[in-house]
Amino acid sequence: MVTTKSASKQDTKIALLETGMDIMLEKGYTNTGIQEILTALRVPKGSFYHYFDSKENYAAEIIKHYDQAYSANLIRTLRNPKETPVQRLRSYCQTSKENLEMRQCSKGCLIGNLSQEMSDQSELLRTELSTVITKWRDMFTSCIEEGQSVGEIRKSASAESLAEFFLSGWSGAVMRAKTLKNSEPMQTFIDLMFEQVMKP
Amino acid sequence: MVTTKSASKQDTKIALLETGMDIMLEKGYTNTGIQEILTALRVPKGSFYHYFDSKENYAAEIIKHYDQAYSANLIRTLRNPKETPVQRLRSYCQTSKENLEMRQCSKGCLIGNLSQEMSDQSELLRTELSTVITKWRDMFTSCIEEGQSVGEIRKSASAESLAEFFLSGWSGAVMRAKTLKNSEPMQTFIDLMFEQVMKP
DNA sequence: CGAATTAGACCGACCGGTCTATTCTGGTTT
DNA sequence: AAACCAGAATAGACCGGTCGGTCTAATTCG
Repeated sequence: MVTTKSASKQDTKIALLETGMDIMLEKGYTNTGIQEILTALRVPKGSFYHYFDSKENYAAEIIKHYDQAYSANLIRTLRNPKETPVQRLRSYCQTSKENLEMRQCSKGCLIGNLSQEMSDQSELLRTELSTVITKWRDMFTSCIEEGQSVGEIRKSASAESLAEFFLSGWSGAVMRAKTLKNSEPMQTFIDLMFEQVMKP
Repeated sequence: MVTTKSASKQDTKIALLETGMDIMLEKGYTNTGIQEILTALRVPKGSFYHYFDSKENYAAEIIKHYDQAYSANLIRTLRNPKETPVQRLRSYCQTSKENLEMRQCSKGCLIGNLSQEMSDQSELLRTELSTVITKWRDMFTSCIEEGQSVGEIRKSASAESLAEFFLSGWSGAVMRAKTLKNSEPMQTFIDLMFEQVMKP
């Protein structure tokens, strides 16, 4: 048999999650149709409902899948031993900004997008999003704590507060950049955040 | 004739805008159906398409309508002669926060919601949203400028930058509050923004 | 009267989800 | 090694409902 091409079973589920992630990142939850994902992957509907109970559950799994990839990158960035804590935070901002610019300020972050769209529509998705938001914030808190302990970040505010403030500002800046089609809000955030807020 | 009750013609259009505004604030653009608005108001479809060309145009008019009301309130708040500039900014935050808490942190702001949902989907809506965002930011810039000139706000950053930073942070905090179902991100924003960023 | 507005049946497209039938696949039995 | 079989996975026709939008006719009003 020369047919080594056949992807093993569970690959279909992962393909569904990954393609759905991409499309939902661009078009949101409501505006994404299941058939559209199925057509793109040439997967029949029977397969979809074999792997997922409903569109809502599917989206919940997409959120978890997105978090897995994002968290891994966050750990790499925010615990990079070759940089100081503040440098790591700056790297995170710089990289995200460049990514957004590469896509002409479209898409942004799936968690932010779904948060706005779905928090009032689905308690299940709101809970999932809430978990991810808290998890990410804790990673930033650790990095900021480390920055405080090496005297690189002011101690007049708690690491938790600074992390919450940082992420509010950053996600708001991304949202505004998407609408203004201009990354200037992100640059303004970077400038003020590091020069006026973080500095001891 | 005792029939003074009959609402004069154009009232139907305004009623459509206002009800559509409420429903879209809660459910977003895609998830709001025209029929649903029509049923709520007991208005036939013919009337809707008499006043509006399409759902997209309708939403654009809703955005303008929302801006009218919001801007009027913003002027009242940010130019209140009985308060100092910083007090006015604080009032804005405090009032918004209380409103959100009253609704159990649901809904948020129509401009922010539609920005996330529609910026990549409709160039028309993106442009409308962009205009409103810029307009509001300029109002905050003026207030901050005034604060700087009376020595109440630091001058080490431009009023424009501070306004952009302020609004990024605030809209991000609202978004996070909606998902976490907790207004703590907003309070954290207020605390750090005024204590660490604004202070000269 | 003529224009503005109301009225709602109707359109094709698409929605999320169901259902039955078929095919594939790995392990068991001889 | 061949035969078999149960469960996993694929396949897609089909369902009722809703979507945004059109159309014609009736009504209202200056």
